[in-house]
This record gives sequence, structure tokens and C-alpha cells, in this order.
Amino acid sequence: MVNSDWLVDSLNANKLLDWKKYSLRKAENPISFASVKSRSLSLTGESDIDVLQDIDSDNESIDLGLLASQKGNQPLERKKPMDSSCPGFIKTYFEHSRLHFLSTWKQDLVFEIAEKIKTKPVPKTTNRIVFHIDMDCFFVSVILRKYPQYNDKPVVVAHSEKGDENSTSEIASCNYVARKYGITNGSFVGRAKELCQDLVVLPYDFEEIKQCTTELYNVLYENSDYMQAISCDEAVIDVSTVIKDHTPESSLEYAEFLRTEIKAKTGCNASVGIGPNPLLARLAVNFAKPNSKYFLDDIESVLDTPVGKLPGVGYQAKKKFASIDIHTIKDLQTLQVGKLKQIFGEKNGSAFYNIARGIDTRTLQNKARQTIGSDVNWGIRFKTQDQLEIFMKEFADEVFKRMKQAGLNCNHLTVKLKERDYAGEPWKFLGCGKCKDYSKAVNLDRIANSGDVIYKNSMNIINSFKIPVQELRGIGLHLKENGKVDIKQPKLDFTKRKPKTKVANFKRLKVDFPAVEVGNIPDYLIPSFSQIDPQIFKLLPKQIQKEQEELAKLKKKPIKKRVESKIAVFLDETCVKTITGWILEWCEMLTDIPDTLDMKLVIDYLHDLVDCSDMENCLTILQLIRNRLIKKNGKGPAWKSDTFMEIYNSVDDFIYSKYSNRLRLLDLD
DNA sequence: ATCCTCCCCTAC
DNA sequence: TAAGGTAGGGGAGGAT
Ligand SMILES: Nc1ccn([C@H]2C[C@H](O)[C@@H](COP(=O)(O)OP(=O)(O)OP(=O)(O)O)O2)c(=O)n1
Ligand SMILES: [Mg+2]
Ligand SMILES: [Mg+2]
Repeated sequence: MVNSDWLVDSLNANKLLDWKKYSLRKAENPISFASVKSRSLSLTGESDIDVLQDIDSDNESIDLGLLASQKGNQPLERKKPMDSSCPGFIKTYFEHSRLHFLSTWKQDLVFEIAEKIKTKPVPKTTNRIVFHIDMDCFFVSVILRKYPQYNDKPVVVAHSEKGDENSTSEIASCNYVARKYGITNGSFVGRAKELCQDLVVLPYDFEEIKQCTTELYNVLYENSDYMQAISCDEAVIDVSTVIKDHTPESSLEYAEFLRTEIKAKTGCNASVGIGPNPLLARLAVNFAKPNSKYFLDDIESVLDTPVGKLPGVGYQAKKKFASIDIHTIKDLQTLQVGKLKQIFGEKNGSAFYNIARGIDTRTLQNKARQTIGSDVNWGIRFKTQDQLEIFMKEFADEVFKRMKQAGLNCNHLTVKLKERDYAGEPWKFLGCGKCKDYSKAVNLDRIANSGDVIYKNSMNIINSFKIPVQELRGIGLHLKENGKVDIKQPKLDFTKRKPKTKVANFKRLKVDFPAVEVGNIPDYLIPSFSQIDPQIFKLLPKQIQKEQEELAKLKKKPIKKRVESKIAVFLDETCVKTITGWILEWCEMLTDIPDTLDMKLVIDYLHDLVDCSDMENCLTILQLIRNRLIKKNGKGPAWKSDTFMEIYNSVDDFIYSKYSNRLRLLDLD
């Protein structure tokens, strides 16, 4: 029941358009799929957009961003809207984002069911009876319990309190009365108000919703053989043995029993689709709604169903089908596999082929998540780099927090960016509008062990795109475990490069830590001194040798810390400080051109800092080295300045190779 | 051929 | 005012 209006809107003018013009434009310039590739979609005639954009860049953008800066006009001023340039934005944003709740709830449910279900036997895969249960207009049903006077009114749930005519607030859920007016989940309040003057807009009640979900899930879990969590208002259950007699009547009767239970526990209506597999059960629930049940054991009985109703057929696929004159399941059945694959690709092609025939062999599963990430594509407005950095610090901390919570040890970071691709303000209040999308990933070379590691790497990636901060409209941070990457020795000491460490070892980290074989702590976990190449060790200045031996004794402690936190701690500031100390002592002790191996160690270390995006420390150390090797007045032995320049140039080259940025000597001041 | 990176699409 | 998130599947096209 998802509506794609906003997507179309955002791809278009990104402006607050008069609704009538809006509808006209849509009617006159239908989207043509055939000619364009999705990346460069220009959906309507350019001239229209330009004209309309001009109209409101005059009256709207002035209106929106009014700051309370003028001193004289306190009563009249409008507050600056809370956007990403305000510290603390992230928190408020996620507290109010229904889609954030939807996603996190889903993850929680999948996790909970996955744990609980281990005690139940895995059902057979033949002769199944599968129920797909979905609450009717869930968010609305929940809030209507508090407002029974609106039961028979057209009702939606949205943030818009006043529900005024040009509200760009999105409707999370609308009841079936409202649907008669053409309102759908995902439409905008303003538009919905136009379609229906009497529309009642009610607020979210996330607490109550969560409560209902718990009740729903309890009923389903207790009364089924097996279960797959789908969302906060939806689940699939296997009832093949619960229902003894595999007749439609028995199934329907059992469905009615579940619906009654759910109604009793939640006060809300559930609908049930019944089928021999999850696909047909899913299709059946469409026919069951609202407030009923439907038995569907053969796709042939619903061949008139529009292809758009099929799972996996969304906005884009629907357009593709329309463009080749395929409208119903029956139409779809006429297409050969080859044709489908040609249009939708290998996998999707054969998926659609099977769906059209009601074929679905999937079993019910609650798969553990593999990635964790977050996106903010609303309210992203920066004027300065500082604002961006403050935001990113909060964002990185948030994502790191979630990573810990999820129990993942991620070593791979993806940053997603949206860059404004229109003039002025977008159509939706603080929306991202039509954007160019970018993403870039890095291997962290270590498990992300602090918000700071994520922050630094993110900033490097963001900066490498060279998008003016004012143009940013969306930011995403995503983490995963990249088992294919060789986990290198944390290279923050003067250690010889460690040969590749096997993935298997890395994987054990989170499950069975620290039970690693060989009777040793795995060496990729510890900046280990025992593994320093003895030859290199000998070459180190005496002072350093001694310190290393001392430090080696301390090294066992961090392990405990890791066990507790379940997160590997590879580096911390004290570690960097210690090594910086060694380097500086070494600088001061020099009496002649340094040993090449010592040079290499120092340079490697600085490269490592660059590698883990710790530019700050890298530059600081460079600066400290320079201060020790080059006098302010420029005098001093040539070999000293040569030594510094060799280090400096090497680091500069390395940074350039990685980020296409040149250091300037000025940066060190 | 197969893999990798940067996307795009879908569902709720 | 308004809160357009998130995870997984998969494809295009270049690298290997
Ligand atoms: N674009 C959307 C779609 C859904 N939801 C939320 C609100 C819905 O109530 C809930 C469940 O989604 P459904 O697709 O099941 O839709 P409803 O339950 O609202 O209606 P239906 O009776 O069609 O299931 O998810 C949302 O916030 N935004
Ligand atoms: Mg529902
Ligand atoms: Mg649902």
C-alpha cells in the first residue's frame, strides 16, 4: 500500500506547486519510460518546470527560511526551522521519523522471532498452509482507539497537526473511508485535503503502535507452527500442522479465529490471506482487505490482477510493464522467460516469470542482518563546513551506537550523498527534492571501534566529492563486515607488516571471542611486540627498544576490555601519543642522516595514520617533526631539512594518491 | 567468466 | 511547518 507520489514530485519541479497546475501537468505530460534511463530522468517538459519554479522561488523561499535575526520585530518573526545545521538535529529527527520506527521495529522483530523460533521444528516444504496476516490501516486503527468518534470518518495519520491545504506532510496511513477519495498511504496531507475536505488528521502514537505489534505477534506466534516477521503490522505463518484438515473451510475458520483473537487483544482489524505458499498468501491478503480473509490456492483464479499488485513490482517495473502493454497477471503469463530477462535482468526476469505462475518455494525465515546503516534525506541544509562537521560527528556516533547495539563488527564503510539538482527550495518542506546520488566505500583496515573512526573516514569521503556544503540534501552512513578484506595488523607501532590474516579468524571475533586457537591472542588484535621482526627490532634506537619491552607487558590488558564490549579496540589516543613520543625522541637524537629503516618506519607509521583517516594526528606529528628538524630562521644542517622533506613529500604523495588532495606546508602552521 | 563498485529498486 | 528510513536483492559496466 505504498504510494509513489512523492517520488514523482521530487523528480519534478521540487516546488510548491498549485495543486491544479500540478494535476494538469501530470495529465498532459505523462511519464515516458521508454526514452529515458532512470539516472537522468527528466519526467516532464522542461519549460513547464522552469516557469513554475520561477513562480514560487519568489514567494516561497523567502517565506520558509526566515531567521529571527532582526531585533525589533520579536512578535512577527518566524523561527528558523530545525534543520541539520542545528546541533541535536539527528536526535529529534529520528524521534519523529515514522520510517525510522518502521525499520527499526522490523529489525527488532526479525531478531526476536529468529531467537524464539529456534525451539520450534522447521516445517516441511510440501503441502503447506501459509497465512499472511496484515493489520488494516494500522497506524490509523491504533490511534482511532483513542478517538472512536472518528471511526466512520475519513482519517489519516500524519505529523501535520492543522492539516492545512498546503501541508507537505506525508500520510503514513489512511483508513478505508479516506481511500474512497483517492487518498493512499504516502500521499501528502495538502493534496489529501483537496480530495476530501472533511479529512481528519490524527497524530502518531508510536508507543501504542508498538504495544499493538507485541500483542499481534504474541497471538501469531502462539498459534502457528512457524513464523516470519515482515513488519510491525504484518507476519507470515505456517499453520500446516495446526490445521488438521486441509480444506479451505478449515483454513478460513482458523483465520477467523486468529482475527478474533487479534481484535480482542488490540482492538484493531487484521486481514488474513491464505495460500499454499507465501506468494499466494501475500496476494490473497489484498483480496481479504479490509477486515476479512481470503483463500487462494491457484493463481489462475486471479489472472485479472494488475501486475502492479505483485510483490517486487514497484514504481519502475510498473512503468516498464505499461510501456510494453502488460497490465494483468494474464498478460504477464504470455511473456517468455527470455523476454522478461531481457527487460528486467537475469534474476528479476525469472522471478517475475515464476510469480506470474504462482510458483514460490521460499521457506519462512528470519535472517540475521548483515549490514547496519542510516540515512538522513530530510532537513539536510548546511551553510558552513563547520555545521556539516558537527552534524557528521553526531551522525557517526549514532551509527556507531547502532553498530554496537546490533553486535556487528564492521570494517567497511559506505557513505551516500545527495546533491541538489534543482534551483531554490524543493517542493516538500525541508525535503531533499530531486538529487544526484553518489556513494563511495572504504575498507577501514580495522573494525570501526569508535564514532571518531567513522567520522574521520566519512569526512574524507565527503570532502573527496567536492560538493559545496550548501548543495548537500542527503547523507547516509552504512557499515558492514567485509570478510573478504584481509585484516591487517593494526599498524600503529613499529611493527613489521603482518602477513595476511585469514577471514575465518576474523569471523570468530564476534562469536567466540576471545577463544582463539594457537594458545595466543590473535595477533591482528594486538599491536604485538613479540611479532616485531627481530632484525628490525635491533635497528630501533635503544630507547625505543626499552619502551617497547615495557609496553609489551601492558599489552594484555586491553583484551579484557574487548571481551566486555564485544568490540575490538585497536587504537586509542594513548597509543598514538606513545608512538609520537618515540618519533620525536628519535628526531632529537639524530646526529646524521638517519638509518633508512628508521626512516621507513616513521614514514610507514604516518601512512598508516592517513590510512585510517587520522589526518589530524598525522599533520600534528609532521609539524612536530618539522619543528625539531628545521629551525625557525631556516638555518641548520642540510641533512635535517632533507630528512624532513623526505618524510613530508612521502606523506604528501600518499595522501594525494588516496584523496587527490595536496598538502600545503602552510597546513602545518 | 567472475568480481567489485556504485548505484537502483522494492517493501513496510 | 515537519521529521522522504533502512535492509536486501540485483544490475551495469569496468577491472581482473
Ligand atoms: N508509505 C507508508 C506505508 C506504510 N507506513 C506505515 C503505516 C502503516 O499503517 C503501516 C503498515 O503498512 P501497510 O502497508 O500494511 O498499510 P496499512 O496497514 O496502513 O493499510 P492496509 O490496510 O492496506 O494494510 O506502515 C508508512 O508509514 N508509510
Ligand atoms: Mg497493514
Ligand atoms: Mg503491512
